[in-house]
Amino acid sequence: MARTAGQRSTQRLTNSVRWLNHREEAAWRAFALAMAKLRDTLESQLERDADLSFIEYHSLARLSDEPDHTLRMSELAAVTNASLSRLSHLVSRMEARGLIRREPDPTDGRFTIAILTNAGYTKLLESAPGHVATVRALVIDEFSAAELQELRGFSERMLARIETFTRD
Amino acid sequence: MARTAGQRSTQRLTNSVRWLNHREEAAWRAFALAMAKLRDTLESQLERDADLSFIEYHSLARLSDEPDHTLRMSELAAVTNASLSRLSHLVSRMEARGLIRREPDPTDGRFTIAILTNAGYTKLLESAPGHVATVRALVIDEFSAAELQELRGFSERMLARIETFTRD
DNA sequence: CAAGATTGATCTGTCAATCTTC
DNA sequence: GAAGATTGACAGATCAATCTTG
Repeated sequence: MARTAGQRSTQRLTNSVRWLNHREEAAWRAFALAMAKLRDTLESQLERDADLSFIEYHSLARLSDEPDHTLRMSELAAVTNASLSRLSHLVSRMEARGLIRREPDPTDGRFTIAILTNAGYTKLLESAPGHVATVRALVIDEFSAAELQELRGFSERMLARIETFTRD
Repeated sequence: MARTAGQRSTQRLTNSVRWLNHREEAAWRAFALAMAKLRDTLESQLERDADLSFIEYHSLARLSDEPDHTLRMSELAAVTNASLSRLSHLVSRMEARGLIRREPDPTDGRFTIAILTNAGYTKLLESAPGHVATVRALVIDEFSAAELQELRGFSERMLARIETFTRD
């Protein structure tokens, strides 16, 4: 359903906009900047030390979480927060590198199963220490246990709102 | 300077890795997911309602912060957290759309000045309400003033660590 | 025909030159 | 020659088909 310029789902019908006050704006800018730089820094560390992007690393990691090192493509897409199309291209490349392979699901041919290869598992084991050390250095080690629980709580509250927002 | 596979700047010399415990892992996963979804949601809202990417919106916004609606390319790159190369490509596209234009700095020809056009300013005024409403809906309105200050504090502490980490 | 998955075209970002001005 | 900026080639992501299986 097309939307004309004046009809924005997120805009009130009145023309009164609740702008951010100074404190809100400062908090938002700091948080937005931290998110961007955190992502960039984790990406560079993985790319430099392991020749993996963040999502490639997490594809290996999420597969390794499974007892049989296996997930359907659509499940892997869900847990890595990627579109199926993006994941399909990405797994094609990782398949060419021998890190993941694919097979049709024997129980239902509509599904494709992504399987962590031995080489892929080895790659994960090699790159995990450097990645975890970076996550510690940038985030975890900065905070007390209580603060980390707060950060988790904040994150979950935002996730709940994103869920609601995206549903509409 | 090339780095061999075994030498990772972020890995200790011992082979003891401080893995994340369950709480740390849960906090990190929630936070990482919230960051990814927040970014995706803000990107889609802007793309859908204003035909702007997050960084395109912020290029307009940061230029509009200046009294003369002007910044050097390198300054704009810094405040939008983009590489100069990325920004150069991006501004070329926005220039073609008439939202920004460029001129050599008359005081020193090595610099290029990016200038917000009237059309670019209008575009920003049109898209700001929807974007701000989304930031409110997803983040700001979820938290009390005190919690927002905490979130800001957390973000600034992470930024300080990122700064130190990236410096090395 | 619906859901899962893939594909190809297009767009954007990155990296490594290259160009320009001082 | 160094800093700012641009460029072009390539890698990766998105979007809209398309294909396949049940």
